Amino acid sequence: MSDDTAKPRRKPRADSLRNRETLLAAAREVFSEGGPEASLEAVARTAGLGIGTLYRHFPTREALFQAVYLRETDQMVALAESLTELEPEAALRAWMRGFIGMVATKKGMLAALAPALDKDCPTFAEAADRMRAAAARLLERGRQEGVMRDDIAPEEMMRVVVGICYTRDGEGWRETVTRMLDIFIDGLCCTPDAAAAPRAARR
Amino acid sequence: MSDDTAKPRRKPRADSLRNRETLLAAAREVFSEGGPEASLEAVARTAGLGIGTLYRHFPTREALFQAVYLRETDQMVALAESLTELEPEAALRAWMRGFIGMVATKKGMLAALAPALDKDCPTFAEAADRMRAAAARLLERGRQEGVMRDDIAPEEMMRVVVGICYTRDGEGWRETVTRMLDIFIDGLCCTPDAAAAPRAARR
DNA sequence: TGCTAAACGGAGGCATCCTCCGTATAAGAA
DNA sequence: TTCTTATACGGAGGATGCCTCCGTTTAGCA
Repeated sequence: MSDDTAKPRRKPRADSLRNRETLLAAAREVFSEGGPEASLEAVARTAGLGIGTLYRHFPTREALFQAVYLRETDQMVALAESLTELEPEAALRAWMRGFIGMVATKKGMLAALAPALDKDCPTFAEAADRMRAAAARLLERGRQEGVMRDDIAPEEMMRVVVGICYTRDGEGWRETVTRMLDIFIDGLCCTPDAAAAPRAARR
Repeated sequence: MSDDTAKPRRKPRADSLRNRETLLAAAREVFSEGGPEASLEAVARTAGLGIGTLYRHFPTREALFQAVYLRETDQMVALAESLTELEPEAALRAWMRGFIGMVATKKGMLAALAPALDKDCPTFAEAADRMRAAAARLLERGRQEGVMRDDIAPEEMMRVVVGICYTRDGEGWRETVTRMLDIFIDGLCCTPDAAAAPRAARR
């Protein structure tokens, strides 16, 4: 596909870019208020733009989500890279705590992330891929040092994290979710003796 | 509250009970077809009843869910009780496999179960309680035999199961979910040496 | 300055949610 | 059986949201 030649004949219009940013800001505000179910018309209203404009920039609700939370995934990647000093297991725990912290403030994030983990949508593809790569690196280090089992794929791990975080409600959700993820990591990190015969293999 | 005295002055009308059943059957059909997002009007249509009738019997979508999937929780309780022959850890694994099997067919079940786990809604209260009690019994046995950690509440465990099951999509979801839950159980069952110093405590 | 591709905006068609209230009917009394 | 009335039924209707389509506006470019 030599679509390099299919360059935009014109510079993108200034109002278009401006409106895109306005919409993103509005979406961030509305979603963090009303959750991921919030009305798209409300987003357009908040942005002071027409609903048609919103749909042209973001054809689906998902596309909007993903655009809104795109930078958040970069934060996760950056966090993962900053943890290389720690032992693999400690790094993994720290990473998950970071994730929990992000989820704590951005309500819509999970809704954006869940579908982005396996579906191939243009907006999110590379970001999701970077995130998966970051997770893979954390896992790989643990494996090489023999402290983490190898029968789990990075995207599977991410799914578990997302899934467990879904259960966030009530007062102490954060403490609970942290503890549940810690238990999961316990299972993920084979103890020296269990390494020989992983417990799950026992049926 | 002496509301025992506030007995219904009349026997409930026969058509009311009949319609309730009709609605439940229709809901079961529609939800298993169109997932938990399916239209309530479609349910009423399928039942051949007015939308108003549906809303009188089930004021919210959640109430309908819960009524539809009420008996499913009883199945889970029964399964748990049938597993007392097994070792605690094996019983827990078997129970979760049973749960996965149920989720595999009933699409709407998770949507019904998630809110039912802590909220106190009249319809589900006792069923949810029985289920929690069943989980508690499984955990307790493991603790008494010293093979399961004690820093997790039964409802917390159920939440993890539900959360991990949320990630069911794509081809091999069932295999993945099973493996993820197995890893979680690995973490839940302290190995003999780890029992002295649970790994999570290491921070 | 004028041309034109690109973007805007919102009306409108459709679906769903949920409420409200006039009508119908089953349960119990006479 | 007949009458009374509490109870349930049904669906119209107002509100809202989704998404599309197209006439109007405007920014880039020559």
